[in-house]
Amino acid sequence: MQDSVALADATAKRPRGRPRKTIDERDDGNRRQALLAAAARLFRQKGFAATTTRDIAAAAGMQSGSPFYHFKSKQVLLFAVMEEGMRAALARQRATMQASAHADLAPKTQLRKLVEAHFEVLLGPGNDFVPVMLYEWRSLQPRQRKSLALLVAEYEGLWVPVLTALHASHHLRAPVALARLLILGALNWSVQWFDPKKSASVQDLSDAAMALFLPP
Amino acid sequence: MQDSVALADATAKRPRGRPRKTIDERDDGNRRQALLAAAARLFRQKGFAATTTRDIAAAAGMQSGSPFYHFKSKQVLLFAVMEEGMRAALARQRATMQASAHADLAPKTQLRKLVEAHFEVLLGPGNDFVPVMLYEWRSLQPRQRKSLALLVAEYEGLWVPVLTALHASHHLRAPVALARLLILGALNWSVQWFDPKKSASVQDLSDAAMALFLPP
DNA sequence: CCTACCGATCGGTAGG
DNA sequence: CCTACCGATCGGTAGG
Repeated sequence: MQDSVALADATAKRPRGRPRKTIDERDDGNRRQALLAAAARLFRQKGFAATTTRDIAAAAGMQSGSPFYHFKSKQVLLFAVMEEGMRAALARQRATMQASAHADLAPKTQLRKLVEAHFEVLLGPGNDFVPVMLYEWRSLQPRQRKSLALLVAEYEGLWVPVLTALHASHHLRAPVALARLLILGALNWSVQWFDPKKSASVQDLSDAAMALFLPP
Repeated sequence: MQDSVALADATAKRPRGRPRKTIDERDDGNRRQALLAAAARLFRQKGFAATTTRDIAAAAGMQSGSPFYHFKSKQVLLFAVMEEGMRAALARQRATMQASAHADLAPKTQLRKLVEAHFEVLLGPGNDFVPVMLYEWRSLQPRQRKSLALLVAEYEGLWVPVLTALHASHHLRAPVALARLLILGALNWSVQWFDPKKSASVQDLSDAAMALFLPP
């Protein structure tokens, strides 16, 4: 019975039949993650409706029916992509803010950190998850939208204290609520035109954004 | 071309496409325009791929096969929607700039006019054509994309002299090319969150944008 | 512009 | 996770 440790060939062991909740987490997560990554890339490139589950399966090296072993529907897969993107973005931005607080950075510098991290989340290599969320919001079902909106509100909430401080010190003249929407819009739009093969780097973009939004 | 200033009604004169068809232009343009408007609304609301030609036909009060009497394919209909949107936007913005030049307005005021007109084009009632272009660019065929890119470049070109002047006078600190992308991004993103039923008006948005981008 | 229709594709499932 | 398959839908067309 010591063969419960038999992990030499992890691919050999595969829970037959019942899709219970207690599946080999390591292996299943592997394939599931491959599907998520493939879906994110394709959803971003062609859009949700124009991407077939067959496309996604093929990109993950599976047969056409297999994605449905991991996700109940295409719709659920879309949601999973977005949720994964938002959780990662949120974790990253929280870490950024904590570091800022520890270093006691000025609000201006804090904003710079937020902007930089935001650009990274949007434009970094393989970061297709958040862009999918930005451009497929309308493809969600109302219930999914409501659920994700909580994460989005949390993410945007991280910007508010910084913007409020900058507004109080007259560095930011627009009302905070509209400033937040306009600033995030300026950044989010970059996924439409940013080309990593061309010159501008995330640093350049952050410089330009800061110069645009804040006086010297 | 000076009479094209009367652009509020872009539906009037229509020298489009193949001049071989000698159908009653007025009536044909009528139905064709109904299809364009319905398609614009649905493409914006649900996306190109998720909208069926049957949806569009029904919204225009037609039977399922009838759109193909006016447009060779769904793809061509998409292009027609975007082209119509860009031509109207371009005409409007050109008129704005001519008025600015006549009144000898300061660059700052000129930018304000551009921003205002841009918001109107995006957020005005029934203005679904340009938003479709902004969010369905990836649904175009390469050839269509190339053709529309000319109009887009022309539109964005109108902003350059104004931004360059503001940069020269140190009112705009970011490099002009990036500033243009970031500013238009901030404005374009408004189609995602703007709600005409809520408080902020196009005037409020324009005020906030100007306050954000330019020092007092 | 309508009626009637077709071929292809797609999301999803049964059963192993 | 694969094989084999189904029902529904969709873009588009022929002919009037």
